[in-house]
Amino acid sequence: MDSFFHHQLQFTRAFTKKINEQLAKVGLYHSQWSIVFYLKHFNSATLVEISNYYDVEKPTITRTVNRLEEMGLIEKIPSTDKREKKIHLTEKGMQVYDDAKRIVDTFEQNLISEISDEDLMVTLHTIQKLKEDVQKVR
Amino acid sequence: MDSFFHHQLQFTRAFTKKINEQLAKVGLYHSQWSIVFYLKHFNSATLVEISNYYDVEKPTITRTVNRLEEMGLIEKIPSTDKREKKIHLTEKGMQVYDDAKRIVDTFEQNLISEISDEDLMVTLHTIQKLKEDVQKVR
DNA sequence: ACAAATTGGTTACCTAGGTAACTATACGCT
DNA sequence: AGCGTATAGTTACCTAGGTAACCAATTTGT
Repeated sequence: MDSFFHHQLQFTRAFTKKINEQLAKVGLYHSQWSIVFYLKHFNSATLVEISNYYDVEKPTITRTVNRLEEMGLIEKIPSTDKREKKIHLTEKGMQVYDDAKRIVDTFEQNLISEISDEDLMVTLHTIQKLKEDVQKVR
Repeated sequence: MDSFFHHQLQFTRAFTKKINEQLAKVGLYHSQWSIVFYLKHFNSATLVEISNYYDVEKPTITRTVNRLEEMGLIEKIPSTDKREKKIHLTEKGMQVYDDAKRIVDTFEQNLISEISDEDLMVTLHTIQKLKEDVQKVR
């Protein structure tokens, strides 16, 4: 299949575009949301932990975290290891999480409900395998 | 499945990262390659045609096409409709296409060969459906 | 025929990914 | 103890996506 990866890219672009539209209601972008999500579920984290979890390079995380700090959604507190900074949600960050969670859940649920469980499982499995394989390249 | 879209995004990021590494051998980025690919197969095109084909906004195409012009891979020729510019590959662009095509083909073939035809079909179909559904949102 | 609407393309500016190179701190080993 | 190495984070700069607003040329409608 020639166009397989073409369709993959098309879909993820369309997906992030639309979810950004939805998240605009609470003033978030998708990448900001993903960090807020991580902090809520793991309570607190360093930049490197977030970077490893999402497999996104450190400078990208630095930038987005700084933006979230400007927005008053997170705080950085110095650690005993003076190199690292523990990041955690502020009260405002918690509130935004709740609103954003509802938006993202209904958006994703809408999409997923149109696909059979069977197809969803096969697709998820395939994508996971492709991701492992692609990271092995070279 | 909670993490379904998470894995989608992870995969496409890993994919473009690796294909960018591969294409670096011929001095191209993936988005540049996709335009070179289009021009080779459709011979000549306007910005709007490319924009519609890839569902990418016009300013993004403008920028990448300008970069390709600087690299000497494409030329813009004025059309009878004085608003539009026909874009086509130069001789150098044709050569780069051949080299890049080989790189991309073997890269994609490597990945796809690890997946059964059955799973590939289900996945492609699912992604296509999701793409249609996501564009209907709102 | 001409005013209004549409279309092709650009500019300015935003988020979001990447690499390369750097600083400062911590760790390990001899 | 001290030197070398590894790690956390940042800075600078690249590509790549997006929106909003605009210009100029074309098309449409009355």
